[in-house]
Amino acid sequence: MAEENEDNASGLDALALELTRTSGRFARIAGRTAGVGYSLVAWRVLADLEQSGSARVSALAQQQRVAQPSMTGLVQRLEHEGWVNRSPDPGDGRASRVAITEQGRAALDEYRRIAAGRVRPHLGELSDFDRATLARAVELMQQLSERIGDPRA
Amino acid sequence: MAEENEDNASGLDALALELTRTSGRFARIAGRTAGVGYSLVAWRVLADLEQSGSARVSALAQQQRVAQPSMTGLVQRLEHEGWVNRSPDPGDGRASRVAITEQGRAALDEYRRIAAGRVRPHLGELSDFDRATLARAVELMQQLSERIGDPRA
DNA sequence: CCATTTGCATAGCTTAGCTATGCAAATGGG
DNA sequence: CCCATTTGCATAGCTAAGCTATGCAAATGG
Repeated sequence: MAEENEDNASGLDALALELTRTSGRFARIAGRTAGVGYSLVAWRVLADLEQSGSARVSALAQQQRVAQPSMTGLVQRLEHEGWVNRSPDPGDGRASRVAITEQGRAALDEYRRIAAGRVRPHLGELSDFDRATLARAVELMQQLSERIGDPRA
Repeated sequence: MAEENEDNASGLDALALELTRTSGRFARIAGRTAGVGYSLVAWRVLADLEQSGSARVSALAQQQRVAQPSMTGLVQRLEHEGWVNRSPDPGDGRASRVAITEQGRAALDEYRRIAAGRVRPHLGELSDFDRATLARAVELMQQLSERIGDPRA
C-alpha cells in the first residue's frame, strides 16, 4: 500500500474506497456479531448520556447525524429496555429530556466488556507500532467523519 | 492516545472500543450519507462478482459473513435492480450461480466514483504520513476482521 | 431404494434508517 | 392580547438489512 500514496488521485480514490469498505466490515463484525443486539448508534447515545447527564431528542439526533424520527424511535426502544427515561423539560413544555438509567449504565458497561473482549485479544497480538497506527487512525477517522457531510466542507 | 498503548489491558480495551465505534461511524457517514442507497455488503458482493465472474448464494453469504437467507434477500434486491442475474448451476440442480450484469458493473463504477469523491478531498488534505497511517490501518482492520469470529481464533 | 444431507427460498421477526405529516407548545409581530 | 409562525417531538408508512426457523427439491450414500 505504501507505494501508491505519493502521486495521483487514483491512490486517494483507492484509499477512500478501502477505508470505507474496511471500516464498515470491521464495525459490523466487531460490533454486531454474537448478538450484542443494538446498533453502534444506540451505544453512542448511551455513552453520550452517561457523560452529559441528559439531552433532548433533537440534540441527540444532531450529534449522531441521524434524522429526528430515527432518534425518536431509538429512544423509544431504549426506553422500552429500561435503559433511558424521559422527563418533561422544565421551561419548555414541548421538549423532553432523555436521561440514562442505572440499568442503562449497567448495559453500557456490559456492552463495553463484550465488545472490547472480542477485539482485545487480537489487538494484543499486534506490535506496539501497529497499535499506535490504529490509535492514530481512529483520530483521523473521527476528523474525517466530522468533515464529510459538514456544510462547511 | 499515544500515552496509553504500552502497559495494561485498559489501553487495549479503550482502543478496541474506539476502533469499533469510530469505524462504524465513519462507515455510516462515508458510505451511506447522500443516499447511495445500498449497504456496503451489497457493493462488496458486486465487487466480488466483478472479479470472480459468478458465485453461489451460500458462498457469497460465507464470504460476507452473513446468514444465507440474508444473502438470498440481498441477491433478490440486486436482481430486481438488474445488477445481477441468476442461472442454473450446470451439474447441480439445487444451486444457482449469481453473476454481475453490465448494469451492475456500471452501478458499481458509479458507486465507487461517488464514495471516493466524498472522501477523497478530505484525504487530500492530510499529510503523506497520515495517509500512510490510514492505509496501514486498513490492512490491520482487514486482518482483525478475519480473525474476529473465526472458529480458529 | 430410501434416508440423509445440501442449497436455496420463504415466513416472520427486529433494528435502523428515511420522508412526510400532524400536533402542541413557544415565540413574536401587529 | 391575539393570531401566525416556528419549534420539538411523535406518528405513519416506507425500504433495507440482518436474524432464526422451517420447507422443499435435488444430490448423495448406505
